[in-house]
Amino acid sequence: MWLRPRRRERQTLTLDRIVAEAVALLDEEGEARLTMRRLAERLDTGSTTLYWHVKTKDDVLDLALDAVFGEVPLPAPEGGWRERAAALAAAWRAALLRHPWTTGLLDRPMMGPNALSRTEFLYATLAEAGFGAADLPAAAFSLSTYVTGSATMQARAQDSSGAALREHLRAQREAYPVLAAHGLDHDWDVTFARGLAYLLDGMADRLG
Amino acid sequence: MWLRPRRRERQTLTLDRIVAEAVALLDEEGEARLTMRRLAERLDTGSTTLYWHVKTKDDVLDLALDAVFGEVPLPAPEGGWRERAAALAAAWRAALLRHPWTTGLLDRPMMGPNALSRTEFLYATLAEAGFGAADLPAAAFSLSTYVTGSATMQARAQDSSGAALREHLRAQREAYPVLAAHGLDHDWDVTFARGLAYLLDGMADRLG
DNA sequence: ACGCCGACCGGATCGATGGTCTAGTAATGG
DNA sequence: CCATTACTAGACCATCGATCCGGTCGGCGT
Repeated sequence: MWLRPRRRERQTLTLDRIVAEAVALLDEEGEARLTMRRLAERLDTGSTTLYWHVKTKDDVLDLALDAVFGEVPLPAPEGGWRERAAALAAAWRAALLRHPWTTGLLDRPMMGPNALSRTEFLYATLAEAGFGAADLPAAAFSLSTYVTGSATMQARAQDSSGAALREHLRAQREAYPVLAAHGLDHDWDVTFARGLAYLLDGMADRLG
Repeated sequence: MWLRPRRRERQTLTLDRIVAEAVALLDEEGEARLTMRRLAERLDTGSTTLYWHVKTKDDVLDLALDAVFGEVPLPAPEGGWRERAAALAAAWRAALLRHPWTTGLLDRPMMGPNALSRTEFLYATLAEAGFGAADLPAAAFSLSTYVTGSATMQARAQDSSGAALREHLRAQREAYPVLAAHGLDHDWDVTFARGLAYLLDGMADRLG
């Protein structure tokens, strides 16, 4: 009777709480350590309960990924198209790097509302800039590809495996001389900005 | 005696056979269905045997990924840097798209010999083209990022989830008007080539 | 006031998986 | 002929995603 466990104070478990906790868990321990049991434990509930709110574990990952996209602010609509595109790219990249586990989830359809609204903003910005139907997909696509691809490479280079790669490359420097000489020590922010400038320059050329 | 199972004709299991079979299995059924047991079964052996040749399942994936990189031919050293870079990018992309499961593995250190030699070729080509120390990492990095990122997006768009995304986008066309109008029907090869041209144009500008 | 229904929760459990322990067997070199 | 090395496999373990089934709680209609 009195021993019966205190009634759980109905802090009803919501999908939002689950997603927020999943993001926190992923930030702290990475994708490999996200299990439904561990997630449930952190939420002080049973693992099976999660399945009432969510159909599969993949749902949790999809939701967590889109939650990160929600952290990307849409740039103010003032300024030129180039500034806006660059600002969106920078913000997008920052969000991905803030949650490095996202780069492992980019190989899945990004059709959450936050992802789609950012993509729509990019398309709209470029369309307004004057890219016609023939160039719009290529322009938008190359920019988003560049952001996600570069974040993936940087995240990988900066975790523990990156150090191993650098060491291995230094040991094999005569097999890969140019790579070892120039690919090891560079500022990621600078490199990203420069590559983005290549891309935007080429796009600006196209606009004439 | 005679019932005793025929002595296995010692087609000794080699690492190469394991990797080749892993690639075949991944091609046919995708990453999710690659398990050590299934792989062993296809090789007509026990799952534990694989662990003599390989330390973990991740090793198998790393080896399979690098095997695909090995399919990328190094372009002939004749012609300008731009032709060579474009040829390498096209061949790299083709190999990734030929094995769509690779895009799910790009978030891991690509430090296999095949991957490194292709990267070295890219660096050497761009260094010879005249990119100095300040530009080399950005140039090589943006190109490889573009190849891997675009292959990822295309592979995702072309599997079953891609159709769902298109349908969802069409249903929500008033929420994402520009995206729905221009992002749905385009030729991937053309789009890739055009985005690559943006990038190469911008890089050529830099060379002056 | 009552009963009931749907939202919500969880213990026990299932099948599958990655990986290890241990015990082998085939071939090779001395 | 033996011993060492290369290689194979059965039994087994912990863990995971997911499901079954039986609950508990709050609010609504009557």
